[in-house]
Amino acid sequence: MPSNRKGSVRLSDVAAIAGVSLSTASKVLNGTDRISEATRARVLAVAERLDFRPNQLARSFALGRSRTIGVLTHRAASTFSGPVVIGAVLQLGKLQQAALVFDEDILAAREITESIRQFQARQIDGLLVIGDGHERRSPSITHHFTVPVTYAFAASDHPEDVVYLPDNEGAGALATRHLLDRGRTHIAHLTGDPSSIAVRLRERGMLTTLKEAGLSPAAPTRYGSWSEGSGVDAMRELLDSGAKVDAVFCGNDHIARGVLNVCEAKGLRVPQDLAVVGVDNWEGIIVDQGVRRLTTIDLELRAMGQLAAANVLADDRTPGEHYVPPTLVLGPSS
Amino acid sequence: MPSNRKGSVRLSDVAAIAGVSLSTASKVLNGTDRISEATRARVLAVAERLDFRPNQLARSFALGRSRTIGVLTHRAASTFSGPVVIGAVLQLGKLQQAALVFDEDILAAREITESIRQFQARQIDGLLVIGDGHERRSPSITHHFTVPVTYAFAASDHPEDVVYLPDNEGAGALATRHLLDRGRTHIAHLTGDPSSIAVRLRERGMLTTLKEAGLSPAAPTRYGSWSEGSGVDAMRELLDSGAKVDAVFCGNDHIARGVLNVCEAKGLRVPQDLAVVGVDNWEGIIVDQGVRRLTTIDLELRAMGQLAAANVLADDRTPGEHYVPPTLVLGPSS
DNA sequence: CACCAGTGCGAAACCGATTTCGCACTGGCC
DNA sequence: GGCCAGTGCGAAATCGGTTTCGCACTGGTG
Repeated sequence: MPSNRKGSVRLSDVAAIAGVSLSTASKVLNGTDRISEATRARVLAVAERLDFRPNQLARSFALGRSRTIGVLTHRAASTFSGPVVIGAVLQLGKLQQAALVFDEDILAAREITESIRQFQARQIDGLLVIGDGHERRSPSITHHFTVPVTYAFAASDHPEDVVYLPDNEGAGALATRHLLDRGRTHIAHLTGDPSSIAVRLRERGMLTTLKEAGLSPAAPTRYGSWSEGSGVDAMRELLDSGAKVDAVFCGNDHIARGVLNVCEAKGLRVPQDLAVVGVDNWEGIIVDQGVRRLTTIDLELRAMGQLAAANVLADDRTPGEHYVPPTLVLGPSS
Repeated sequence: MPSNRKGSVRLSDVAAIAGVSLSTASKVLNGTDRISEATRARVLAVAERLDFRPNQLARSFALGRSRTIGVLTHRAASTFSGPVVIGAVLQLGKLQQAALVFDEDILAAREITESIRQFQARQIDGLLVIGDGHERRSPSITHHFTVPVTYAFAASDHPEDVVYLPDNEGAGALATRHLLDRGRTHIAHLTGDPSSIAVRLRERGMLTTLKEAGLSPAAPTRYGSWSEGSGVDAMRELLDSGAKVDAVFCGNDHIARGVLNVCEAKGLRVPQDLAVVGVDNWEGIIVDQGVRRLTTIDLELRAMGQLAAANVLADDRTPGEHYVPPTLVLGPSS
C-alpha cells in the first residue's frame, strides 16, 4: 500500500514492512555496511515480494551520478559515423546508461560551448566524441570536463586523450595477407586520393606485408578517387599496362566494384584469373538483401563505437590512440 | 562562492545574493507565480552573472520527469533500422532528451518484460519502439506504460497505437509520376518477392498512378528477389519478351543496379533508351563518396525516426498509422 | 477609520534515495 | 564485576530543486 504519487513501491515501504529502518533497508539492498544475515534475508524477501524497484531519479540525485553519457557527434546525419553512433548507443544501453546526443560541427567552437554547458547541467557521467572519420584532428575538449572523455573516429589534438580509430594500416595488411594465403603473388593496389591519410595507411599495410613475404607489388599503386568509375579507369589502365597480376587490393569497395565490372566486361574470371579484395564492407551494411559479390575488409566501425562507449565507463582508460582490429569478410571474389 | 561538492552554483546561492528566498528565485526562473518586475530583474541579473545552471538531476527528481526517452529497438545492429535509430536519437538530443536504448527481440516476450521494468525504474518520460521494417506486427506494449508510446518502422497489433511507417505505396506512385513527367509511357515493374507487403504496395502505387494517367504497364510485373542478380534476370527476360519499354521502375536499388548492368552489356543507353528508377537510396546512405548512377526513391527512414521521436514528446498524438512521405532523388538514370 | 481584496514574497514540506555518526548491546578478557 | 572492542542497526542530515500555503502589506471603498 504505497501512498506514492505514482503508486510505486518506495524503499520506505519495504523498510516499514520488513520492520527495519530506512537506512538498514538501503544498506541491505546496496550491500554496504554490516548487516546480520537474518535481517538481510527479511528485507530482501520483502523487497522481492513487493517487487521493489528503486527510483533511479532519486538514486541519481542522491549519488550525483546521472547514468547518462553525453555523445557529441559531428554531422552524424550525413557522414560515415552512423554505424559508430549505433554501436555506441547500443553499448551504452547494455551498460544501463542513457545517451544524450548532440550533433554539432565539432570544429565550430562557438556552437560547441553551448553543448558543453548543456552536458554539464545534465551532470553527464562521461562524454563520447564521435568524429566523421576524416583526417583533421578535432580540438580536444577534455579539459572542460571532470568526467571521462573518449574520442572515436577522429583523433583529438591532445596526446593524452583516449582515442579509438579504425586500423587502416591493419586493413591493408589483412587484405594482403589474405591474398597471399590464397596463393597470389602478383598483387596490385588501386586506391583513392593519396592526400588522404587513410589511403596511404592502407597502402603501407599492403607494402609492409608484401615485403615481409619477400615480395613487391605487381604494379605501382594507382591513385584516383573513392568511386566506382575511378576503379574502372584504374583497372583498365592496369590491364593495358600488361603487368602480370593475379590479385587486386582495392582501397575501398566502390573501386572494387569498378574492378569487378571491368573483369566481367573483359571476360576475366574472378577469382580464378584475378582475386579482388575491397575495404568497407558496404554489402554488409546493406545487409539482409542482395548477394555478396566481394571479399572485403570490414573496419568494424560499429565495434569501434562499442569499444569507445565501454571505455568511457571503464576503470582502465589508457591514454593514446587505440586501433580497432579490422576483420576479413569472405566473398566470392577471392 | 558556492560551497557545493561540485563547485557549481546552486539556486540557493542565487537567492542569497539577490536577497530573496529560495522559492522566489525558483519562481522567477520558472516564470510561475506572480513576481514584481523589480525582483524579477534582480534575480535574473544575479543568475546571469553567476552563470547559474539548474542541476537537472535535482530538477528531474523534484518534478518526477527524467527527460529520458526509452528506445526499444529490434536487432538494430543487423537490420535496416540504423537510419531510423540515428534520426530518432538526434531528434531526441535536439529536444534535450536523453535516449535509453535497449536492443531486444521484440517478439520475445520474456526478454522484453525485463526491459520494460528497467524503463519503468528509470522513470522514462516516453517510449519509442523501433522495428526492423519487416512485415509482422509487433505486440503492443503500450499498456505497460503510463507515458506515451510511439512505434516506428513496424506496425503494432493495437489499432490505437501511434505508428510511423514508410510509405511504400507513395514510393511507387512517386517513381511512376516522375517517369510520366519525363515523358515515359511504356513503364515496366521489376521487383522482389510478392509475398512481401512492401513489394505489393510499391506495385500498387505504380498501377494506381498509371491508371490515373490512362495507361497500363508495358509488361506484367516480374517478381523475383531483392537482389542485383534478380534484377539482371528479370531485365533480360523483359528484353527477350520483346515488349516495348522506355522505363523500368525497380522495386529496390539492388534490382536497379542489375538492370543498369544489363543495359550496359546490351548497349542500351540510360536514360535515353530506357529510364530506370529504384527505391531505397543506398547511394545516399553510402554518401560522400562515389558517383550517383541511379534515380531513386528515398523512403526517408531517418526522417521517420525524427518524426516518431518528436511525436513521443508532442501534445497532439493522433492514433493510427502515419506514413512518411518519400522523396525523389534525381540521378543520371532518368 | 475599519474592512477587504489583491499583490508579492517567504517558510517549510516534499520528491526518495544515500550516508554519516553514534548508540545499544554482546561477548571476551583481566 | 568492570572494561573494551566489535557488531548491528537507526535517527537524522543531505542532495537541489519545486510547490503549497499563508502572512504581511498595499490601496481602495464605505
